[in-house]
Amino acid sequence: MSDNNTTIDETPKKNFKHTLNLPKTDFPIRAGLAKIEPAILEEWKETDLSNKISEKNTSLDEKKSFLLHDGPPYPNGNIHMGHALNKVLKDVVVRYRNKKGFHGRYIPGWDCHGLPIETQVIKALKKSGDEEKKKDVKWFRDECKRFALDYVDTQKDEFKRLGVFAEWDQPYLTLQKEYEAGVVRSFGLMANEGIIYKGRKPIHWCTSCETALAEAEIEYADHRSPSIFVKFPIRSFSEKLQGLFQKYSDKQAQLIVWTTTPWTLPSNVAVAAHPSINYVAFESEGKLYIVAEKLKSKIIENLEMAGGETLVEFKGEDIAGSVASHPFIDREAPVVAARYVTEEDGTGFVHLAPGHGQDDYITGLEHKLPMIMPVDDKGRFTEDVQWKGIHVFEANRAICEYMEEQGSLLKLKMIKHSYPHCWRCKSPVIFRATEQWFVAMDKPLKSSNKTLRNMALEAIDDVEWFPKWGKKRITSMIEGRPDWCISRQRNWGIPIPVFNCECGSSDMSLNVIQHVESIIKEEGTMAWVSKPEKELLPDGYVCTSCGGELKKETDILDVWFESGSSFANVVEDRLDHFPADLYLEGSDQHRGWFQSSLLIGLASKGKAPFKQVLTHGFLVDEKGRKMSKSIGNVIAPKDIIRDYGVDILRWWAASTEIKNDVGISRNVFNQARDSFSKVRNTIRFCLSNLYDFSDETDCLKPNELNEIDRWILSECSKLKQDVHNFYESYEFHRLTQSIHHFCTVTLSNQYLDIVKDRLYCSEKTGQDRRSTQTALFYLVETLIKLVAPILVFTSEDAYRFFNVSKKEESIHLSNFDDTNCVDFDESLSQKWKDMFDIKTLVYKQLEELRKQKEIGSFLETKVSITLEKMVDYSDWESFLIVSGVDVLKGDSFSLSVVKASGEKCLRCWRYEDLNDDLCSRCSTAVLAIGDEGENG
RNA sequence: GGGCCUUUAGCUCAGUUGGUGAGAGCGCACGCCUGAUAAGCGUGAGGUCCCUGGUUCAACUCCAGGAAGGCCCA
Repeated sequence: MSDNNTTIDETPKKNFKHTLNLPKTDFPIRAGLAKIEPAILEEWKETDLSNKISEKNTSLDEKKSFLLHDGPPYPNGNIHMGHALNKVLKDVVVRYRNKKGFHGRYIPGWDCHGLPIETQVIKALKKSGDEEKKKDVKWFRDECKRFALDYVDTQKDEFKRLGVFAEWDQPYLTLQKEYEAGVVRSFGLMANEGIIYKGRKPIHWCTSCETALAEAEIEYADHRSPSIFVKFPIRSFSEKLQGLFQKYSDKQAQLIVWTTTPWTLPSNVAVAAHPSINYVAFESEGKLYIVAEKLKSKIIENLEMAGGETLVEFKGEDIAGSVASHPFIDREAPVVAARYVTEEDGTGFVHLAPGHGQDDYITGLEHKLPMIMPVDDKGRFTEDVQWKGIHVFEANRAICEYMEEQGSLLKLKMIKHSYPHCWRCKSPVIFRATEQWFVAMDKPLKSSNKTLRNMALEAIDDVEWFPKWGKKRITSMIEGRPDWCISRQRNWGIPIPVFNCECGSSDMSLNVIQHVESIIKEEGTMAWVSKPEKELLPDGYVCTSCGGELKKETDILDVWFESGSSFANVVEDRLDHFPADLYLEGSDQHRGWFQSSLLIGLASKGKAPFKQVLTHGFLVDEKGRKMSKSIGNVIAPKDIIRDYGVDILRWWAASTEIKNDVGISRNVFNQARDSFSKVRNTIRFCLSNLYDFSDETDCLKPNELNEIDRWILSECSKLKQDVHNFYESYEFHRLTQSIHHFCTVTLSNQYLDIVKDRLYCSEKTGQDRRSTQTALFYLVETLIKLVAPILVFTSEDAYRFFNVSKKEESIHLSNFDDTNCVDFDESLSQKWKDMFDIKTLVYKQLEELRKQKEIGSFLETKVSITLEKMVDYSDWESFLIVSGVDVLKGDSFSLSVVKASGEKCLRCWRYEDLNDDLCSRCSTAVLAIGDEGENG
């Protein structure tokens, strides 16, 4: 000790800092995620950690394995936050299971076929002026393949950077031949159940390119169409209306229909009215006209009609069941109710041609209306119609003239309106029913004698849905969905493995499809494109109906059919673990992948392919609006990773309530960063006080621990239990809140603040300090492990600085402990809660002293507490972190606080009667250290 | 337009079968400490529980209607 540098004014102060056991660690205070994450990733790669994790629990039996089956994204661009959220959640689930001792494998997948890929490729071709190349199917498919594989690589790197442990070297790609074979197998099994059939359905059709168009290939542009009002004379009224119209039976009644596509009238089979809007019949020149009430005056004015007195009023649902006549064909047009009819425009009546419109089609299915479709590939009427050979747009005029002549046309006016056009040739497109392949929802399967719809509804009941309402959602979708149209008139996909004959029959016998499956398993679906029929069929196979030559189908399968069959190749063939334990995707997949997987699973295996389904919401901004380029509120994962780091992104993903939409903003990530830092710092503080502690030689037994240390370990056990429950129930946001709260309040504010004194000032190897270090040891081990599935880098980083005897190569190779050092003790917990309540009251009073500038540190005070009921505790000074406490028993609770007498101990800063600048405790401690530590 | 869902302090979330004045943490403000230091501690201020009706002795909680937002469908 030296007094040399003392100034005249200042009393010389001895320095006892070197006699303290101050915290020490090389675990840096700053996370430095941007730096450590890539380095740790590199090390994991070198040590092949991913495989070690996956093999860790391999030997376990089936019951101890857990399979999350990955829903495949489209490889058609960089990943966005939605992908990041999804993959992180999956990773958290799988890592948790692995640490739980389950064998959890995670095979990532990509949905490589389909329009999203084609679209990108066509865009690129357009740009380079090579669009014609698209016509070479083989070349085009290769181009699509290259494009998809490129982005598989890109996305794979992006996912890896997120710390996601998956079998990246063995992903499933829907364009792999084994995968394609699995899809064909599923199709074959379904065909064998007798639920695949050929039907007709209207689709967008370009009459100039003579091709089907997908929704994405439609552009809207102005188009001139005849806007016409047409009479549909009533043949008979529904029962409900008969009475109302009886006294006007001398007047011919007619519905007025408005349309802008006169050419669809030859295909008309019905008229639709909205069930709940009001309709009226009014008189004009001896005739009755029926229209929506709201539109009546507009129509009278528009059609320049005389009269117009309303004679009858009724609701739309009442007219359903009436029958009208087709305006110019001798055919009935029954009136049906349909909710899509509006009273904004037109007349409140819509003519129905199921072959020429989506709404019409659906309504047609509902009411079992016939589908008339007299239009050929070039858009010309067929011989079924008197305008045979005329293009439908040309025929508009002829049809109108014809109706004019025979008096059914009330009004014609040309109008300009927005109309769908072909994105390629820019000509207006039509809706036209074409032959398509379907999966029947309501036809009993051969094996179960149940319909797919019924099987699905039953299966939904056996699946566990997170959140619960997912069940309701998919149920109503299954209940209401029409047959599944599985064919697409595209090139980039898996062929529908069916052979057609000129005689009209199609062959989908199981053995033929299995034959095709084996070819595809060897050569991929390109074989279907490039090989002639005889090489695809079994030797000498011909049409079983007529003995004729079979032709391969050129339509491909809906991509939802492909991805929906993923379990066949991935879960069944590769993992032999059908059904999967969990599917985890965005909530839009209730209609998408969950549903297609469910239907195919049931139809081909008789079982749902998943036991649990977990969904998350979509990303929105701070104001709850969706992410969109036009609003400019899009946040890219790479920006977050650059500015915050992956672990903070992962902490955010885990700390948000994913059932609902997920709001993101800088604000939200700042908060994630702050709470992440608190957790990390708490871990750091624990580590830094264990620098001289060995769990092999210094650990105290539970019964040797001080009460406060037993208390914190009891609280820790509670936390552990809560966190495990939250992992199990997929409530990660509650989990992170619990951990954060524990770190902030229970540890930092309460426990650690108190315990610092004994860590620093008590005898280095004494019971007090070892007791607390024992607690810290278990605390930090628990925290690192609990947090490891989420904070994959930080936990690894911290683990390297954690002095533990049985150390795994990586935190991610360690399992959770099933045992607690100290079990949760309810009464101990309550006792300490009461004590902390008292502490809060004390501190409120101490804060008053501080406000009055009487004190700075609370160590400058002495407290007197009167309790009604004594608390069995002796160390109140260190508990309250003050320099003196009197606890008395009295009639009512009361407190008094005063400035402490005595002087500040230069070592522990408590105010006491000193002996040579030190309190008695510190004197003893310093003496114990002896000369060893004396160098200041 | 239909189905499902969401709406509690600036932010992230709790609020069990309706029952004493609505909770936590963060953030914020003010202060303390300088032996977790680009850290730590304390105190405090923040809410028409989306709105409107209804049921009830009593509603954030139940019912009806509406608004805003999201997913899916039309």
